[in-house]
Amino acid sequence: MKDKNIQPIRGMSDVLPGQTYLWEYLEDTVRAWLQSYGYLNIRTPILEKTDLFVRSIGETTDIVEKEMYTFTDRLNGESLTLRPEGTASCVRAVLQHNLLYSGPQRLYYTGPMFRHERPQQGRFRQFHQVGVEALGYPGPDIDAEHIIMCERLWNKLGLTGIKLRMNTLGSVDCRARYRERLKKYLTPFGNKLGDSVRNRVERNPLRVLDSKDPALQPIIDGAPRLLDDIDEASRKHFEELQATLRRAGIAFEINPRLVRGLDYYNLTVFEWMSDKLGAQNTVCAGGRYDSLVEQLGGKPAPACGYAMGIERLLALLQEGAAVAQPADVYLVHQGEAADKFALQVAEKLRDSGIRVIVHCGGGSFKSQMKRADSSGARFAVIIGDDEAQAQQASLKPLRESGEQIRTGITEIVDMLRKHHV
RNA sequence: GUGGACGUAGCUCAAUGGUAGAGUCCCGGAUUGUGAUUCCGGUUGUUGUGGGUUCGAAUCCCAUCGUCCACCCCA
Repeated sequence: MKDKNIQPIRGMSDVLPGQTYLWEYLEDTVRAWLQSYGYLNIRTPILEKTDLFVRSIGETTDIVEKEMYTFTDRLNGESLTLRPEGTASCVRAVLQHNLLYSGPQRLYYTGPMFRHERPQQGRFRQFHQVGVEALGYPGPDIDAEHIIMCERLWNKLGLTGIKLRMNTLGSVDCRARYRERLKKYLTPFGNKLGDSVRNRVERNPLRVLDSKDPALQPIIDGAPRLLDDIDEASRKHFEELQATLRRAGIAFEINPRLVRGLDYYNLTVFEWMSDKLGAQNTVCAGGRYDSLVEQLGGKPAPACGYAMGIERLLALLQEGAAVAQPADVYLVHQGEAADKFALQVAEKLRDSGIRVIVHCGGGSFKSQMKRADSSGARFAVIIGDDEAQAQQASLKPLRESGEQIRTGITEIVDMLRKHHV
């Protein structure tokens, strides 16, 4: 059964009803939270021209070098890629439709992303992100807004143990200068570094800084620090951000080695990490990308944003953070007249906002009652021929004590209302 | 991409190289129109797949697919 049937693709999983209520809870909470900060939803295609990601994320990043689902469109030979992240598409769409013409934009998106990595805890080939982007805002005030709003979300969701780490990469020029300096420093260590690391020194030296390889630690510790040689404007930006966060009572740690995996970042970068997730412990990360808009062909515009991993947030939700919402009423019916009447009753109950499952498929009262019970509904409404004859129904509580009562339909609606259904 | 652990009923798991089992779930019944508890009865498998060793393989070997965890990397 497992081999003969078609299996899902490795690292891509079905989310079943036993889990989806948690997803829906999270999605609802997140949407309300985003709206409370005035962010507007944007939806872009999942598939884009490969070049969009290569140009925005960076040719020498792991994502572009080995993790993208890229294929050729058979019909016209174009190279297409399933989006590995959302920022590039979002910026592309903003440029396409000149959204910045009418001023800065606060946007968000949610949906699946795709990276061809080996799956493990907290890492999937299809995973889901909520992304938040603010375009056209230059100052550290928006950086601070992003971080403060994250903290609010963790509180709303009841998540604990999530810590903030920040760094600044300086301006684009500053970052480029530092890159060369770092390269100069690292190159002499060539032999000590493995091939892969040496390659990285050549192509993307900043990535060496956040390596976990213990052998590299002494070398990394001795490396020049970007923070020590940052231009005045960048320093001021970072300091203002810190001051705002302190006023908001948000704890953070500055980690000079924090470098993000995507090339487009500059100035502020940050990362929220959990202590409960195993090796993949980043639940949310982002920063500023002031050059990306121009890089993708737009008029220069500052921007910053971040993304969080839905699966990782779900893994942190406390047991019982949300409960599945069963129907209020399971409607049991038997007999020709009862079957017809039951449908009318069900619609009437729904008119009053009551959630009703109508039993389908016939069967004895006993078997129908079993279904009623296992559906989780709080009440059974029972209609046999006797009730149908009298245009009545019987209401039986399934989760609490109380007698079964036979009465008219409007009375049943009233009684259900009294029970806060 | 590299490494380690693991694949037995829908689910959770047993079974020294000797007939593949339990719990749960599901279905039916316990005075004919009433659930979850209790009691009785019943169904459930190409032991992931393909080879090999053996008189005999769920068990040992090889390959393959998949899952999990870690490396790497990241949300």
